[in-house]
Amino acid sequence: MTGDTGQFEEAVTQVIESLGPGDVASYGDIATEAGYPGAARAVGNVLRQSSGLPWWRVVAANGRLVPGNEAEHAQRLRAEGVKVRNGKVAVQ
DNA sequence: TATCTGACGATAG
DNA sequence: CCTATCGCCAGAT
Repeated sequence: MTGDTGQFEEAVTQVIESLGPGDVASYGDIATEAGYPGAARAVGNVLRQSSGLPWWRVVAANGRLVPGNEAEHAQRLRAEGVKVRNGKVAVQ
């Protein structure tokens, strides 16, 4: 822990893993929770290449779903109890 | 060290 | 609703 590299993805992974069913958070939220406020982009990069993580529980700040996977993303969220509206997370 | 990329965020038009 | 631009950050080359 004395300046280890890759700490970022580790922290981000842990935060995402800590999310429960029906729990959705935005990239910026994940970055902040991980201890890297403002690193929303880096979070997206980790999620996009990392496998085994509940990426579907992560959405954009405006509730937008993942581009290119909106169909599957919406389907997964619906399966977890999260409602999706027009390619966006139902804030309701 | 410099440059580019990207599943971001916000604002503006 | 969509595109454009700026700012932000970590990782890859």
